[in-house]
Amino acid sequence: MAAYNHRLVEDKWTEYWEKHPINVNDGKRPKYYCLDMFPYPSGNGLHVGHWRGYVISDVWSRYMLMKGHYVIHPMGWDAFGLPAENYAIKMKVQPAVSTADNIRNIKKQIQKIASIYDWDMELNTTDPKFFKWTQWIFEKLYENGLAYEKEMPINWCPSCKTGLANEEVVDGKCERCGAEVTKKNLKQWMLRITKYADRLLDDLDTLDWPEKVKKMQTEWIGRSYGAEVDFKVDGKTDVITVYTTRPDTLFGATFMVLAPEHRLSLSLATPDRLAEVEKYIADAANKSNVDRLQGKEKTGVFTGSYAINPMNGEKIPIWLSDYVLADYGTGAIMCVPAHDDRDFAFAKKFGLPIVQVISKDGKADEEMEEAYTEAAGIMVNSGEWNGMESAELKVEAPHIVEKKGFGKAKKNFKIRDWVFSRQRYWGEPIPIIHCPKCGNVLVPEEELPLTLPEVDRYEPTGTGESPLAAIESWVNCKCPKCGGDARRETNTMPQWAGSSWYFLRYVDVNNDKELVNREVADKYLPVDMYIGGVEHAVLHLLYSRFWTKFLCDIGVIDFNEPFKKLFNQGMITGKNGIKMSKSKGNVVSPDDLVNDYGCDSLRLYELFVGPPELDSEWDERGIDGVYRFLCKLWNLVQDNKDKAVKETPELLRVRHQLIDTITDRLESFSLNTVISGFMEFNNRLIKMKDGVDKGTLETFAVLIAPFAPHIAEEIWSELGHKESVFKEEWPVADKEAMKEDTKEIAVQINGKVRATIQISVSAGKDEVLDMARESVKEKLTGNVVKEIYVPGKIVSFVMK
RNA sequence: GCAGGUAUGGUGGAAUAGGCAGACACGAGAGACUUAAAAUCUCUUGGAUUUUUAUCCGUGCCGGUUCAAGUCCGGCUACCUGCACCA
Repeated sequence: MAAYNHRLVEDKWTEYWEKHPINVNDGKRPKYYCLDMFPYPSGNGLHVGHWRGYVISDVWSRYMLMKGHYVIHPMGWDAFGLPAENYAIKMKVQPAVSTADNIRNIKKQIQKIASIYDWDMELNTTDPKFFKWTQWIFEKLYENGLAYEKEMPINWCPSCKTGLANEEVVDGKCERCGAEVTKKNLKQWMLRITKYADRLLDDLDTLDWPEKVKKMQTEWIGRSYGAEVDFKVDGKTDVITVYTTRPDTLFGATFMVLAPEHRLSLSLATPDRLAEVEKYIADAANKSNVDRLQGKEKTGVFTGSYAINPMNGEKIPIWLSDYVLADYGTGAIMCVPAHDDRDFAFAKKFGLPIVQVISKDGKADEEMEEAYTEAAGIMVNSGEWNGMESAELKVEAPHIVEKKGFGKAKKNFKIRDWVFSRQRYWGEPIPIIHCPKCGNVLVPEEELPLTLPEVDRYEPTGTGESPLAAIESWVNCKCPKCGGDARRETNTMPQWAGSSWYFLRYVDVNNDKELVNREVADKYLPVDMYIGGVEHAVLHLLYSRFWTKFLCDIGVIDFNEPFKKLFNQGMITGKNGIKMSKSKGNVVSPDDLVNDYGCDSLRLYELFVGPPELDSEWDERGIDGVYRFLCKLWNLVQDNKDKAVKETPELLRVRHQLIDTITDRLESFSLNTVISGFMEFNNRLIKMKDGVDKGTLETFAVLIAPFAPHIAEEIWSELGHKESVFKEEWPVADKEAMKEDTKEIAVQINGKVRATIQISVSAGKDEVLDMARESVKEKLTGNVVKEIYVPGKIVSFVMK
């Protein structure tokens, strides 16, 4: 008997599948779109962690295939952007060259996974045929008033030398390189994602996504309801509008704080306070984001001016402090120290009055130790509102304020518009022409794609200008409107542009007339299952949802959510949970493992290593276990294939239990226990004294096919089949055939197991209790006060 | 600070819906085969006491509900992730 030779078997079936594709669109099967988050083609190649997500999505795709679907399972390359460009700079080559090289290498590595990718659909975001449509979408956004130019202080990474979106700043640092982000005043292209904030939030409810991701997006969008309230400045005509979510606490507003950047902050300073105020404003401007966030101790300065509390007419001092954000709400707040922790800390530090307006029992406390921040209690010290329920008042107050004429109900969002310009070379050029006469003019659609010029120097300049600005021959052009001299926009799009819509393109990848044909889109989109890491929870996944909604609004597609179901696989880490990286020297390459153990073994081990949604440490030795399992399975088939073993009720029972177990665990995405299930049943079958029948072996081959496709095909063909095992339908367990005649149950006395008994499944309660009593009769010495029988589970005696 | 997650043998991890904790695998130990080793096969493998038999303890910690708790409830601790002055 020949031992299992994975190289021979795997080579054979790789070749077979090339000639006989198993996933073909016959136009009859319903579609199922299972998508991987496409990789950026890094120069480092794949490690075993990258394999995991791809294996999971391929298992799921093959399962869907066997369940009768035509599976759309494409792969492509997210090749624009900083990582690709930084790599090119390091290697001192053109990004176009290094990117093409990297794609070639990574594609080879990915093909070793043996996924059923349809390479006819392959796409690449840096391909002009692709990014023509990325630019086209920008033009549509512009035409619809959703892309606009604005000069403002934006997040600037001094190391990457480019502006960043809010979403790309993590803990005040650049998401890419970790450098501390500063502010820089730049004229930027912005996308009005805030206009979609409500829909982006509300539609989360319709998605089958991990709660964690929905929650992260919810918090990122950060909707709150409250009111804008006008405060007159005492002795002046100025009015300061504040945003508050707690207008019910208006009577407790004892001072007011403006962001140092507020337009009135300097003019409010009285002559005696001017020098100090000027200094405070200047200092705040010089503080970096990180400094401003880390300063736990509140700082501030009194302007010398007062505002009038519109509810009670009292004069309250106006302060400046950098704990108030200039770009949220109105950049000014009313402060209710009794009911807000931050205001409380500020009031304590600067000796400002604290007036309680909500109390638990309707009586104000003598002195407050800390702010009472809950919105439940009885109003006190609040004039006409005294005695009201604060929770109810909180809802009413915006409308009361509105009626009284000094405010209005208002909702606010934390999300900011998307900073869309990058001062880098390796991205899609923004298709805008700046004409001195006509202003901003779009590059005419027929001139798209607007390609990048070939350049000698593409390093970032750091001046806030893209390297493209130095290419005079490219920058200088004619205005499409008036024909006069004009200049091209020299900023490029961020890395996220291409990935915000690529999933729409796979199904119509060669269309040069449209982004995607509407009929094709209606038939094959949207994505049914999207698999990738959780790191894109707010970035890519939010941007994609935004663009999908927009494209739906303008009629390109007919659905407004791109990904129905989302699965985030956990990371594979090195020892002690340390992220695999070249610099840590703990990267495990799949290539050697495939060579030594085979693709099937590595696929199984990627799943067996732990629950797919959790991070798992890679333990090199564990792969021996799955390899042994495959060898044992192989031997089982070799031992039995020519024996013509009779199909017994016992074998039939095992077979259907196997179908049931595997299907159940697969459906619930418990892929690690699917593998252990295979091992368990394999061990059971090996122990069958009279051998295993052909039908059971066939079932085993069919069930394991999505996981270990090569050996499954080989076994299937050894059992005498001419066609691929993937032509088989996924089997359904026969619940009747699965049933056991007898069952072992435990007998407990006072909660401790004292015996186990074999009962007939059909046995009645009295019969079982008799058997149970008999089995523990020596121990059942006391007074039995209670007898419990949970059918098919357990017998429990309570003895006194 | 706020929100979410996790905690089970030497290790990775199992355990529908409260019903025999430790499946499956790694590692370790013993044995068979072998001149020998590797591979393979068989057995053992949570801890303690015990000759056998058996008993007790055991799922981060403290308490509760229940005939019965890894699982439910209340209160903690540690680690991980996300957000972090958003008024």
